[in-house]
Parts: sequence; structure tokens; C-alpha cells
Amino acid sequence: MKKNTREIPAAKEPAVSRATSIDVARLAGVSQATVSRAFSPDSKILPSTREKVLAAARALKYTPDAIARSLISNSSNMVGVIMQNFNSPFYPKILSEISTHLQKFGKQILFFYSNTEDNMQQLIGQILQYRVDGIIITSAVLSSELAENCAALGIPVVLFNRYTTNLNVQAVCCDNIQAGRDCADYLLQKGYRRFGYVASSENASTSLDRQKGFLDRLREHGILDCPVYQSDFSYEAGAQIVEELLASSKLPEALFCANDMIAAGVIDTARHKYSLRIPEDLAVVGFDNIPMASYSSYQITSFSQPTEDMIQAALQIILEPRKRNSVSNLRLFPCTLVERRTT
Amino acid sequence: MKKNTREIPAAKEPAVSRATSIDVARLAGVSQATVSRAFSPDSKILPSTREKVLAAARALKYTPDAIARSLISNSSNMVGVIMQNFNSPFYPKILSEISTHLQKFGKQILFFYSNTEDNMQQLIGQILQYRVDGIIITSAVLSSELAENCAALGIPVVLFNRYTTNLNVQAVCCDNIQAGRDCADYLLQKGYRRFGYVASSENASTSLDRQKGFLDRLREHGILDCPVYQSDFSYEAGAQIVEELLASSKLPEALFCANDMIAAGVIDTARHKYSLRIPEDLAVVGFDNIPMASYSSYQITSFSQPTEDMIQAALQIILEPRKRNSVSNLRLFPCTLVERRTT
DNA sequence: ATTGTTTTTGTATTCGTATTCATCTTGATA
DNA sequence: TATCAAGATGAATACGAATACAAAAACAAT
Repeated sequence: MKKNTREIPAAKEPAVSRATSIDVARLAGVSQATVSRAFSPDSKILPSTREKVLAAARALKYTPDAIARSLISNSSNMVGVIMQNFNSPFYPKILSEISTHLQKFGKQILFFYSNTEDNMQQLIGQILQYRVDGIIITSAVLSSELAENCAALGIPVVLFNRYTTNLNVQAVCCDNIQAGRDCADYLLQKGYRRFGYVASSENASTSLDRQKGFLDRLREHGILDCPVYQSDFSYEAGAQIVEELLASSKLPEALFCANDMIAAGVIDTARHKYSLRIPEDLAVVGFDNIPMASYSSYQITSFSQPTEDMIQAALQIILEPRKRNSVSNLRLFPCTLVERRTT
Repeated sequence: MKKNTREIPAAKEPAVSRATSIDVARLAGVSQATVSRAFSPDSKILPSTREKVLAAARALKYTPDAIARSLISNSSNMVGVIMQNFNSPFYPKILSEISTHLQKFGKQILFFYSNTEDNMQQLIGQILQYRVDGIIITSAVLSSELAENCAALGIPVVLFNRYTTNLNVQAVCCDNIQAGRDCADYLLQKGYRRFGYVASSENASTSLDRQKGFLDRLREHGILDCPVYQSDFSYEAGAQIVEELLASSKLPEALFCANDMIAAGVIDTARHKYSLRIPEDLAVVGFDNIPMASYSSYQITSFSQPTEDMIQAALQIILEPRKRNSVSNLRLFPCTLVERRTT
């Protein structure tokens, strides 16, 4: 008597319907409430009753409806994730790891990809409609207004690899300023004296902070002149930068790139189009230490972020929001330099 | 009158609560039903009334609750996506494009990453609980049982870059067999006579079909012997294959790799570790034509899939399931060879 | 045996919105 | 002006599961 009424002839009605807790209750000879309890692990129910209910549920292929459950419990068990720039494998890797982690908790990912920051308002709005447990953003900084909207709903927001001074928004980030400093120290110690920095065109705090640490430290060592080249986080941008470098009067000795994709573009173009020797004619440092940085075609000296720890931190903020009494909203993680053959 | 009975003392309650359609109705002086109608584009409502309601909604920062909406309308506006292998940028790219497309329709992505096929049952189960509009799977073939579960619920499932003979599952795929044939023709025409194929270790139909087309065509040309090397879809696997090649007695003249990542691993290791010349000592063909294939360090001859068309086809199946009267459940797209410097 | 306590189950309500049906308003037409 | 149709709105209900509360059952202690 279920919905075994499939296609008879002519009409191909899929007979879409799933068993509900009431169906299971009827079959098991209990009330709907008892069915609900059977599926709530920490609910008080006689083991024998639970087993009876679960048997009936199996027979009917019943599974609690997540939507109905979300409505009454005010939580959808979903975590919103907004990302941009899949040109580099860095963020896809982060996404896959977040997914793997969340699956352990039975949580889902509501995913959004957006290369522009214009529609953040809209995206956040959509996500909030779904009663997510939290939101992870790697693509942009959040406006105060949006941050307040989320805070007002009690939905934790984590900026991943971004941060803001806004008090309502938690951030998990690697210490890009320090990494910039370390890069300057490292290159100076290697004997380089003329530098350049390849930034991303956005107002990404990652790129800006790496730049700031780098330039500050150089300045402390008396090097006041370090040209900054605007790009985006792409291979093509890196290739373009080489053209700019060569068009200008004098080539820097060492170039610090905001990420590995840029570095790869620089290296390839310098080597294969202009026959420059890396690192003799031009040293290059990248960032993120993506797999490609270790390929023998590149062997890029790069900074590695402790992504595993950062993800843990981000998820903890979302999964255990009570612990929000941490001193600061910003959790900084140190990067480590991986020296290879481009310096 | 809500359930504002939380912890009282010393607590900084965020006052978690969002405006509901009833709140809006009260402020606008209409019924809840009218508020609902104001937010349903094709609903019959006096324009002036709608404007009045929308104004009240703005004042209260009200947005229809997607969960409640999903419950009553039996559709969550979400599309489930299951992927694996983010080592290559191929699938991240697909994901970002799917996301961009779906956003135009106001649809969301419920995302799962899984490198194993063991938990497909569990993943599909979870997705189905959310009343998704459809499911896109790039990571595995679906068992008949799971396919039937989905079909019974009227939820369209699309295998992307996979297929099965199961009647209930739609599939969107590039014509890997033909591509394999084309590759054989191309390499033969270039004068190569000794070949090898680097497969993925999985039972991925993509790899198997490329292999089948390749070997079949070679056989038609009288070449019966073509060793097949097992790997996975990774750079490291490609690097490993070179070791195997050199351990065996004679090197093939041309190697067809199941994807570009493998090809890159082969090329790098052959060139830099063993000083082999590509393509003189070893020609290499990849697959997917990922951005890296065009980098000047590689310049890999590769097959390009019409991903844009394939995504369109997959989304059409999910967004317009009525059109399911297509002749076949399998939609095949042709790949095109992009010739570069590794052949 | 009686009372009290604890555990288990059932009843009724709730979450927030869409929708059916009935009611009311408006304007048109005869 | 009376009648009707069409359009707009409100009242009530449904979606499916969780939970507060009540009732019942089981058990212990006197």
C-alpha cells in the first residue's frame, strides 16, 4: 500500500513520495513521537522499542527528513562556504579538506563560488535563508552590515585567509606580514639587493600584508625602493609581469610573488621566452607551496601555510561557537619557508 | 512569546531570532498569506499591496525562510554535487562553473568531496534527505539500488564524465573511446610505432574507455602490443611510471596518459631526472587540456573536453527533468586534440 | 497493599511558509 | 440599480519531525 503505483500506461507519474515518520509509527505500532525519539541518539527510549522502530524504518526505507528537522530544530546542519579563485589549487584543496572534516560530523557544505565581491550581500542573504550553522568565507572581507546581520542571527562567520577589524567577524589567517618579513630576511641573507613584489590587484589582505611585511623589512635594512607590480593571482598575470620587468630599465635581482601561480608564470616566461636564468638572472619566491611548486620543472621557493591547523581552527569556531571567549577574533598561524631552486 | 528563555544572568544573548512572514504581515496590516504572495513572483496580488508588504519586509530585514519554504513546496532549490580528485584542476573548474550557472537560477550547491566510493550509499542518503532538485556525480558510478532510490523519489541523477548501463541514470560524458581512437590515429600518423598507455587504477570509465579506443585502433593497425601502466590520476603516479618504463627493457616511443597530471609527472621525471628528450626520446599525450598543459614548461599535447557544453547538458537534465524523453540516457560529446610540443 | 519515584510512551503543539477555499471588493454590464 | 464576473485578500490547513507536557507503566520502599 505504499507508492508502488508506478507507471501504469501512458501516464508516467513517478509517484514521488517518501515514507514519513507517521508511516513508520503506524507500521511499528507506536506514536510518531516515538519514531522521532528512535532517531535521536540521546533520547530516552526503551532499547527494544527503538529496535522495533528502526526495523519498521528499514522496511519502509525511511530516513528522517532533513528539511523538516531543520525547521523545528532551527539548524540545517549545513555550513556555508564561499570561495573564489580556483585557478590555483590552493582553495580547492581547502574545500576538499573542509568537506572531509565536516562529513565526520554529519554536516553538509552549502557551496558558492564567486569571483566578484559585488554579490556578497546576495550570497550571504541566500546562505542565511538556509539556517546554516556557520559561514566560511575565503573570497572577500565582509562589510560591517553583513557581519552584523549574521551576528544578529547568531550565525558564526569565519574569514579564512582574510581578516578585518570588525569585531563581529572571526578570522583565521596565516601571518602574512611575518611571512613577508621572513622573505625579506631570507633574500637579503642570500645576498640579493634589488627587489620587486608582485601583488594581486584586489584589496586582498593576504597580498597586502605580504607586501607590507616585505617592504617594511627591506626598509629597515635601508632598501627604500622596491617596485610593486599589480596582477591577479594567476599564471597569466605572472607572465605579463615579466614583460613589464623587461620594459623597465633594470631588472630586480629577486621577485617576491603573492602566490605560486604568479611565480610559475614569471618563471616560465623568463626562462622560455627570454632565456633568463632562474635564479641567477632573476630569483623568484612564491607563496602557498602548492604541489606544482615542488615539480621539477619549477622547484619554487615558497611559503607553506599550515592549512590543516587553520581548517581545524575555522571549523572549531563554527562547530563550537560557545568557545567564542577567545581573546581575539583573529587567529594567526605562522608560515614556513620552503627553500628550493628558484633562489 | 518565542522561546527567549535562555540563560539569564551574565549572559550576552545575541537575541537570535529572525522576522517571520507573520511579523511582516502584522506590520503591513495584511495576512500572512498575502506576505507569502508578495514574495511569489507569479502570484496574484495588487501591486500596491505587494509594495506595502515589501516595504514592511525591508523594515524588518525579512527574507522568506528557505527551509520552511522547502518543506511546503517539496523542493530545497539545492543541487547535490559529489566530486573526487581535486589533484587536477579539472574538477574544481567544473565545480566553479556549475556554481556560477546555478546562481543564475537561484539554486544552491550541496557539496560533497569523497575520494572513496565506499561511502556513496551514505552520501546519497544524506543528499536525499535534503530534498535536492537533482544530483551530479563525477566521482563514481552509481549502483542500481541507489539509482532506483533516487528514481523512486523523482530526483534526477546525472553522472558527469562517467556512465553506466543502468537505465535510471542519466550520464553526460565526453566520447572517450573516440578520443582514444583519435589519439592512436594521430600518433600513428606522426610516425610513432611503439606505444604505452597510462591508466588510472580505478575502474573509472573515463580511463578505461580512453584505453579501449586507443588499443582497439592500434590493433586495427596491426599493433597488438601496447603495455598498460596502472596509476592514479596524479603527478606522482606519472613520475613513478617513468621508473617503470626505464626498468623494462625498451622504452615506448609515445605514451598516452589518462590525464594531464600524469603526463606532467612523466614529462618532468623523464626530462629532469633521466635527461630524456621530449618528444624525441618519448612523446607524451595528456588529457583534459588543463591550463598547465599550455604552460611553456610543458606544452602538452592534450585532449580538450567541451566542458561548457557538458555542464549545460547536465544542468538541463536537472533543471528541466520533463525533457527526459531523450532517446538515450547517455549524452556523448566529442573531444578535440590540441597539438603542442610533446609529440 | 499503598504511595512515591522513575522510566517510557502518547498527545498536542510548534517551526515558517505555501496554498486551497471561502469571503469580500471592485468594476462592468445589462 | 441589480447582477455577475474577476480579482484581491483572509482563514485555515498542510508539510514532517521535535519536544513540552501529560498519562501510563514499571518499580521501589514502606
